[in-house]
Parts: sequence; C-alpha cells; structure tokens
Amino acid sequence: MDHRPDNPLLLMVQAFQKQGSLSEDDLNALLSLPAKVRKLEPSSYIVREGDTPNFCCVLKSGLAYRQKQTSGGQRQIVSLNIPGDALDLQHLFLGIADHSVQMMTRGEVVFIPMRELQDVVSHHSGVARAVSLATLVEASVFREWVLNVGRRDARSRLAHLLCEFAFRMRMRGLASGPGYALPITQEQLADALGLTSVHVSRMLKILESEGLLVRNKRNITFESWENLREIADFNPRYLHFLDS
Amino acid sequence: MDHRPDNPLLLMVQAFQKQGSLSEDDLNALLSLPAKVRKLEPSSYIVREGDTPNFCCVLKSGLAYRQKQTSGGQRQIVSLNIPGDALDLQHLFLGIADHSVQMMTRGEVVFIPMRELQDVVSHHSGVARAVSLATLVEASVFREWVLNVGRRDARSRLAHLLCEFAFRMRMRGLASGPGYALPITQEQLADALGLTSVHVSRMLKILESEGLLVRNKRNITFESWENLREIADFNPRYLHFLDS
DNA sequence: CGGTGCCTTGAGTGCGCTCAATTAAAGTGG
DNA sequence: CCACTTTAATTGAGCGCACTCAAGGCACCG
Repeated sequence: MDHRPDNPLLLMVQAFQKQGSLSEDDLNALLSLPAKVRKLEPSSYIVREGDTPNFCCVLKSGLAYRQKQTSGGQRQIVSLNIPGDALDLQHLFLGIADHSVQMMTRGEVVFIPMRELQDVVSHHSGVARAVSLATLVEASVFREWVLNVGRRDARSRLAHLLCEFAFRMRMRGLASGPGYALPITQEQLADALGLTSVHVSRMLKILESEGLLVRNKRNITFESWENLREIADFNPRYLHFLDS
Repeated sequence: MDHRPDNPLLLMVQAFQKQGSLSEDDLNALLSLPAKVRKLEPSSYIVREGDTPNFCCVLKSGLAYRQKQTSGGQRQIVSLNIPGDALDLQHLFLGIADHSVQMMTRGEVVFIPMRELQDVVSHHSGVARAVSLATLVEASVFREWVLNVGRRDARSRLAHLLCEFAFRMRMRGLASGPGYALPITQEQLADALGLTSVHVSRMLKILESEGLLVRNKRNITFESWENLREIADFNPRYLHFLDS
C-alpha cells in the first residue's frame, strides 16, 4: 500500500474516485502497481500506430495528444490529454495500436506493465468498473469531437476546444483562475480542429477582438466564460462529470 | 440455456465470439438473458439524449444510427449500426445519455433490462471482456471518424464510409457479393459525413462516373473494391477484426 | 548576432455551401 | 389501379468560409 502524496498514479486514482467508488482494496491494488516514471521531451512518441504495447501509461505532468494520419500525411489529433489521464487503456484489450500517442509538451509519463494492470483489473471489479467508465467517457468525448469537426464553424469549433480544455483541467483540480496556460502551437490546435494553422490564428484574433479572451504569449484568460460557452455551444454533459 | 438459432441475441454473441473467447458458461449466461424484441419504424427513437435508460439494446435487423446536435439544430450522425451491434453499451456505466439512438430503417431491436446485463457482466469475466472489447473497438471507429471528417475531402470521405460499411457487413457475415443495399438517404449520409445532401449527391455521381461503383435505386455495387479502397484511404486496422 | 520556430497578415483561389427549380420515386387513399 | 401527396434525388447558379502560397515580424536561444 502506497498512499504517499507523490505516488505517480495518485492523480489518476483521484480522477477515478471522482467518477465512482473505489473500495479500499481497489485503491491499494492500484497504488501498489509497479510503475516506472519517465521524463519525456515534446513530440516524443509514447506509442506508435502499429505497435503492440506491453505497457499502459498515465500522464503525470505535461500534455500529450493522440493522432492519426491519412495516407497523404494529413494529421488529425483525436485527443488531448491532461495530467491524470490514462493514455492507452485500449491496449488492455486491443492488440495493435490504431493511432499514435505523443507528448505535446515536456512532461512525465508513468509506465505500468500491461500484465500487472490486467491482473488488477480482472481481480478487482471496482477497478474494472473505473476503467470501463474512463474508456466510455473517452468515447463520449470522441463523439463530441465528431460533432465539433463535422458541424461547427471554425470560430465555434475553436471556442469549443478551449472550453473543453478549461473544463477538464478544472474537473481535475489543475486550474482555478479565469485563465490557463495553453502550451500548444497553433498548428497542433489546427490539427485537433481539422483546420489550418493560418485560420486558427485568424480565429483566435477574432475571439480576442470580441472580448471573449485575452492572450499573453501562450496564456489564455477567459474574459467572459458565459459568452464563450455560448458561442462554443459547449455543454459539459458529454464529459459525464458526476452523473453516476 | 438457449441455443436456438432464433435467439434474438445470437448475432451479437457470434460477433463477440469472433473477437475473443467466450466460455461455455459466458455464452449460456448471455443467451439466457431476458430479452424483449420490438419491431420499430424508421426514425423512431430508441434512446433520447438526456434519458437515463434502464435497458441495453441490440440491433437484430435493420439499421440504426446515433446522433448529436448543435444547439443550432445541426445534426451529426456519429455512428452507423448494423445487425448484431449493441446500441448503447455505454449506459451500463454512464447514467445520462449524451446522444440519441434512432432507427434508420424499419427493423427489430432487442431490449435487455440493464440490471440483468450488469449482473451477467460482473459475474462473468469473459462477458466483461467482450463488452470492453466492443466498446473499445467502437471508440476506435470514432477516432477514425474524427480523422475522416476532419482531414479527408468529400470524395474520399464518402468512399471511406462506404468501405467501412461494406467491410463491417462482411465481418459479420451479412453481405457476400460485390454489392450491398444501402438503405440510407443522402441526407443521412451527409449528416454522417459533415456534408450537405446536395454535395453527397454530386460526389456519388462522381464516384459512379469514375467507374468505382454502380447505383441502382439504393443498391450499391462496387465495381473496383481495390480502387475505391485506395481513394477512400481505407485501412481496416481500426476495426480490430481479429487482432486479439 | 544570426538562426530557428512560431505567429501574423495579405492576396487570391476553390471546395463545399445555399437557394431554388425540376425530376424521380415511394407511399396513400379512393 | 390510378390520382394525389410526400419524400428523395438531381442539377444549376452564385456565394463564402476556409484554404494555399508567400512575405514579414517577433521571440527565444545558441
């Protein structure tokens, strides 16, 4: 049992606990998992499409993303990940990675041997439940992204991503004030939105000129969360925060 | 135990078995679930966004889809479902529905009381595994859709959807020849692709004029699967068919 | 101090949209 | 079975959102 506040899996476990109940036993099993922490540089790969990973990993600090590419090399970021997120739970049951996982910024990743995690999952129904819940919420976010990319114009689409990011950071207790750092290049933002970086630049300028946010280097401050939420058409229901 | 060939859950169970191993015990538990079959008309709702369903359902015949809408009423179809698909496994763990499930065509749906299914899942690890696998494959499809809608042009995007549909039908043994019925309106196709029905009509015409497919009412025949696959940039890896 | 990466801005283009009219097909009821 | 209604598909004309290409600015870093 390892409840030390610096346990590398603590953030993930806290995230699990916010969503559902873990027994004392589940909790200990998770926190006792053998875990190796590695510091990684921006854009280093954690999983490559085509791999069959023998580990699962959890983001401890920094930001990561998952991406797919067309055969023509067009990139689409399909997920942004913040500290506490499990980065590849799918490999517990799926063999071959269908997409790549990469660091967005410098940060730390916790690697857990697949076998050990599988054991814990199969012997602790509370953990199994938490893992299922996490993957289902993730799937819900994918659906919202399909809607976002498919049906919202560039301005709303960008605003939606900003709202989602802020909301998730707050859900996890990683942001408090009206602003947050967004250490993402506009090109990455564009790849997450199905846009070009040029257009993202223009849209950010527009949002700023509308008084919805203020930029300072890569820090973003929301000037009017309600107005931004409105034009983003952001409804956090799909994040399933506490709907048991 | 109910192995009769007309068991309404047979198709789903067969789909599970193709992906992984179910023990005799798992199998019997699934096939013995109380299940109520209902015939439904096109566009009737199975789940509405905001509901908290107390059942899980499986498509027995016909086609269904899942959709989300922007506050402005723009519709995005996020998933097409074929016979044997579970339509709302997410509600096993998530309370409030974040999207709607609707019939595309006339068809039959099997309703399973949530409680009973939860019991089977928690007492049969093979079933739990199969359910996890199914939801993870589903999530993988969502990711591919984000890529499809975000980064492919209209022609490839449409071709990709056609390829995916054909491939999945074949995976499940529901199509054999070079063609298949596609009982979907062009407007629904458009809503699945983030396009307008007008443009879908034009793209279908182009694909036909390129000799890639032939249309006859709503039947589509592939004239050149390889060429269509190429311009669709379709790689079935993301469907995780038999990669254990 | 030059190099490099990222962002910004302008000018011009084009893919997919809107609006609208027409045709074709599928139901529906007498 | 045929007249009528409704729904779906096609086609044209024109527009606009987001793209491409390219130049220039700014910040960070060796």
